[in-house]
Amino acid sequence: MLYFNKKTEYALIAILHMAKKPAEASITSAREIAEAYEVPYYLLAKVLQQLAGLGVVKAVHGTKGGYILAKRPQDITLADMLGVFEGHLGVAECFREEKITCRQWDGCTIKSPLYKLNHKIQTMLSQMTVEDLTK
Amino acid sequence: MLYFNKKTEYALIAILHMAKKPAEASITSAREIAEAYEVPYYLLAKVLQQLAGLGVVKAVHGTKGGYILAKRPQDITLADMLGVFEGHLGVAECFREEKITCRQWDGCTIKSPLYKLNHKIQTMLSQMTVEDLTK
DNA sequence: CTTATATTAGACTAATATGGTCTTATATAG
DNA sequence: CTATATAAGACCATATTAGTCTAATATAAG
Repeated sequence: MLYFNKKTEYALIAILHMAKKPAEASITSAREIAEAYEVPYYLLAKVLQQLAGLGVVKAVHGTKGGYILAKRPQDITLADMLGVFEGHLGVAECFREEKITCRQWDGCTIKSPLYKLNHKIQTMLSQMTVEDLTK
Repeated sequence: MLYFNKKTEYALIAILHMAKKPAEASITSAREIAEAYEVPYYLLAKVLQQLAGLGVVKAVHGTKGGYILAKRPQDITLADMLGVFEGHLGVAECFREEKITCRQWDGCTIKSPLYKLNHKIQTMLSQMTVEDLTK
């Protein structure tokens, strides 16, 4: 629990890599990143596709193609990233899923107090940006 | 990610249940809790065993046996609970495991910034007690 | 002493999530 | 036309999590 999965990590690594490049060399292929950090290529490709879908990077098709950062690092929050790669956030199922299957729901005594903790963590994650990670 | 597993939830439910009882009725069997909250009995039994091992509850063997809270709710932190039921805490493998197998370790760019986030979450969890959950 | 009922400890299975791979299709620079 | 890039989705291996069961031990009470 309380850990980022590999996709999230690879996404952060990729974005940081792109953010560091000078503007004139800004196009970056999945292969370049995969080799630089020993990230499994196919998996990274998936991650970048998802980032493209989110509008965080822009894809450039074809030979010499790759990706370009489409948002400024200070506009990408950790909460955004986690929201894509980890599914809905929330310390318990009842804060994540629309349809609740939890057998404890009715008489649950921890739902409400944990909601506060959950909110605190959420706030922390939505205030932390990729730019913060570079400092 | 960022969610408590079922064992942790069941542990919190169990402790809260015991904390609410008047002192003279303080002994509580695993079965009583399992039935009150529809928690799978065998799994809850395991959880209570672990709590006993941690010294949070004291086991009373035999007929009419059960468990008694051995620590005050204000002395049991969420970090304690998570430490038992979720293994080592940490948003990334490199904050959890002794032996690092991560391929990115050497050139990793996210290790250090995530360490700070990790520390913040840890602090939050070690400051929140079971007593806080009852309020 | 016997019995009923409780915890203890461990093996075990089932279900789910995660990490990783591969294939086919499409786009485009040269 | 060809080489090389992303796009999309199927697919598999493994690890983790949730849940179950059995045998052993402890003990209150008849």
